[in-house]
Amino acid sequence: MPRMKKYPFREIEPKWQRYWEENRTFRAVEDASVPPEKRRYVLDMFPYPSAAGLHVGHPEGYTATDIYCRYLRMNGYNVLHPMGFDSFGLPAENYAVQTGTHPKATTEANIDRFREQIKSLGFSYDWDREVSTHRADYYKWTQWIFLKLWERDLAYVAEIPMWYCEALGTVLANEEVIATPEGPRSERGNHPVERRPLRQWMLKITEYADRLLEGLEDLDWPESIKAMQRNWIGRSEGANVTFPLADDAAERAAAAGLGEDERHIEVYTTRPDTLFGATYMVMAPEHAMVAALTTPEQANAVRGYVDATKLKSDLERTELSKEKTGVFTGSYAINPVNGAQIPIWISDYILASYGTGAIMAVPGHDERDWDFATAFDLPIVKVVARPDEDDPQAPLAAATPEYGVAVNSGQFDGKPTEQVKSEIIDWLESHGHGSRAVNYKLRDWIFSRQRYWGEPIPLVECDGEYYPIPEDQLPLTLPEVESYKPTGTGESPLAAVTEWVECDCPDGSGRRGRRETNTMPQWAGSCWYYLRYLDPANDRAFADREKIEYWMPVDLYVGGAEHAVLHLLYARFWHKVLYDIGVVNTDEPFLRLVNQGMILGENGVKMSKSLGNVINPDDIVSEYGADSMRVYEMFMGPLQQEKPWSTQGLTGVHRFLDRVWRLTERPLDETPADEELRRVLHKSIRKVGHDTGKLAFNTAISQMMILVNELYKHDGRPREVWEPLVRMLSPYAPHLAEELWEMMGNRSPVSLGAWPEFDEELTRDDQKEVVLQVNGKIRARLTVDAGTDRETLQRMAMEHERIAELTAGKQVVKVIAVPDKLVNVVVK
RNA sequence: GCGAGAGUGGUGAAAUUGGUAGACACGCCAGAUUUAGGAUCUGGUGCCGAAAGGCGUAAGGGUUCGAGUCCCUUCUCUCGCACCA
Repeated sequence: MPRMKKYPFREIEPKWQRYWEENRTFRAVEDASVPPEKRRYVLDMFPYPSAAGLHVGHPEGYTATDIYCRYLRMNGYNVLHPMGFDSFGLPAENYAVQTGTHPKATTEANIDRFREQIKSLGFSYDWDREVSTHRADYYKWTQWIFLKLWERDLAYVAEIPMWYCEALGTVLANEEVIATPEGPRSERGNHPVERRPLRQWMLKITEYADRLLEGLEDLDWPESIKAMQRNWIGRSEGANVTFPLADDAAERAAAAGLGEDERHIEVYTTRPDTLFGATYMVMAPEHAMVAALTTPEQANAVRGYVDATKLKSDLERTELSKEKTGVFTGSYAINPVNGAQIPIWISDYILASYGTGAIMAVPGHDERDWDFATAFDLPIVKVVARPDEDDPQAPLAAATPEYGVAVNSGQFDGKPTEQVKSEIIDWLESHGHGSRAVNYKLRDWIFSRQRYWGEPIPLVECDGEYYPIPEDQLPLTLPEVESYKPTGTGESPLAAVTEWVECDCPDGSGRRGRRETNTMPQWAGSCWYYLRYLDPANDRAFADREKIEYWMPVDLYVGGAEHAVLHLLYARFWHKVLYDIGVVNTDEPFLRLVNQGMILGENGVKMSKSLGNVINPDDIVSEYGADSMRVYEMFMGPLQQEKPWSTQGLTGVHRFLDRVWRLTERPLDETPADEELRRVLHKSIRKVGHDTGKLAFNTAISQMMILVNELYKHDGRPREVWEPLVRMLSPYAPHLAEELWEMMGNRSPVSLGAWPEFDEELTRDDQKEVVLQVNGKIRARLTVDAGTDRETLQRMAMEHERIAELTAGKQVVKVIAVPDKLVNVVVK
């Protein structure tokens, strides 16, 4: 080995990891003497323990929060910083289907590996609080929360069309279905799939839509994430409008068994102001009234279209470039504002799940309706003119969705359409043709999975009614099954465990009942894990109220942007429900959210096995050490930014730590440091502290590098500089710092020590370089005493040889002097 | 199409309120040192130019004594949503 003395991270790192563990150095205790403003809850998104182990993206966020927590502790904060595992989920179940291995065995082996990998990076978690969502003492409370939702009528059963694959005998998620020329197929095996209505548990997240929207206002989250959530919730305001059926259509509906109050079509529109321009209607092919409204002549065409739609995936249906398709039902409706008879069509561009599943089409002022009307030669009426238009009746060349001035709209003509919008709603309401309405893109949450490896839903069905399993009988544990394979009926493998499914009805009536065999989705456990960390061993409540009060809400939550919508929306929803039933103290769980940017492969593209550019953290830790890994990942660039991995960059950081280590070859000396070194030190303490506090770790590290470089320029190793350096380094490279600290003769860990203080006086330079500009161009530089006043600076500039030369014979228009910065002489 | 964000050396990136662009690091070049080889140390390194000097923060325009930073226009890229009536 060529190197003279190598920084022995292989000995140091395990040594201190053992020390922290044995001494439970980072245990968080609810110490009442710490005032609330000195408490912080810093949370990482817990990982799914996959078989592949940790990848380099995990340590990025974890290192960031770890540095921040260590910094807070050194500044006198009581910090809660826990870690756990999101351990229910599909990969373990798929593996079980293939190999017969119990998902629990796979999962727990993976957890052990993850825990070991995480510990090898020296994070300051309070491991006494570790949770795993698949453990019965955890999911007992997931089930408990589900029952609270159920009690509040926020959980219900519905028949929902799900992708079902006959050959695989199982239900598939949208992303497991691919579009092929032969129709939708399963991603696995390429078998045909179809939509089948299946019984599902649903959660009424839509009931919380407005609060989820409003709650975003005060959160310190990235604007992009808030925008995504707003978009996902998709609130819009408009009106529901009732279109009566024309006479023969009404007769047809009556013949099909529809009551008098059902013989009309209700639509939702955000543009009631364009109602006079509605020249036809379109219903989703799945609309309940399609069959009743179809005339015999159109029956074949309609049936064919409806069947074809069933085979289309959502992706195909929403393909924008696609030509509009549709079929006329043969029936007509009446436009309530002008009595016009308008045809009723069906088309797959109308979604059954949004609004009422039917629309009034206004081709003049809606691009989609324009396309459809053009394709099928349907009439187009202009009802909105531009305010500046010379001829308001001039024909339209394309749909104009903008607001303007009403035309061809009876008594509303000439009015601004924004105003008409509200007036028409009033008119509709007073004439019984409609009412104001709000709609959301957000759908209720399909909460059941036809799978084994998830939380059992704690309900029993007796004679068609559901009864909750009493709280004192929770958890309802997963039974052992003989096979993890799908049942072939679309039910979960639990359905095959007769002795588990069949049970007494919890109502005590002595009737027999059947347990719910659907399980909860993976999101369930991650909806509330941050609460369980507060009190992980509690068997009387999900967490003690005082502990909730002590720590909540989460001050900082760090994780990947891939959870921007679903996890964060679901967790917020559950939290609000828990708030409503009075068991948590805040309306929102996560005050501040930061997304770490993805780490790309060395070639600048996403890491993936197939590209062969995956970096394994274990290799980095064994070759360069955990401290190098930590400092490098933070030095790469801003936390929030996407950035490519560079092994050469890593060696640069490793070299820096090595340089720190080699300073110990110099004897520690008690003599005061040079003035110059001391100034760099105090500036460094200020900058490193400031930057660490705002998560700007890259610049904090560069400042420590500057300090170390400065130290090398001087002789000796003054304690006055060395001690604060080791303290500052300790959140970043904690193993190295602990070792250096111990070498200085300290007995207690630097991790529990104090952050160094700086002397304001020493952070200010007494000399400043001032630039002299002529017309904004730098022409000379001067070193002056700090704080030299404007007049003096101006005089010095004008007297300067070079400036005098350049301004000679010219008229000086003005001289700007900024103390400690510059003098700008403006000449003509 | 809509929404959010970003464009700075060969590379990752710095740059309180508009006030010395490129800190720190990688790479590269030169040198030193060593039982030589992925170590360490010193110096150099935005571009053009021999130099003086000029030019430089995606492009163009504007405000200003002064713009990477503020305003307008355009282009490119990334991410998210995408027939939501």
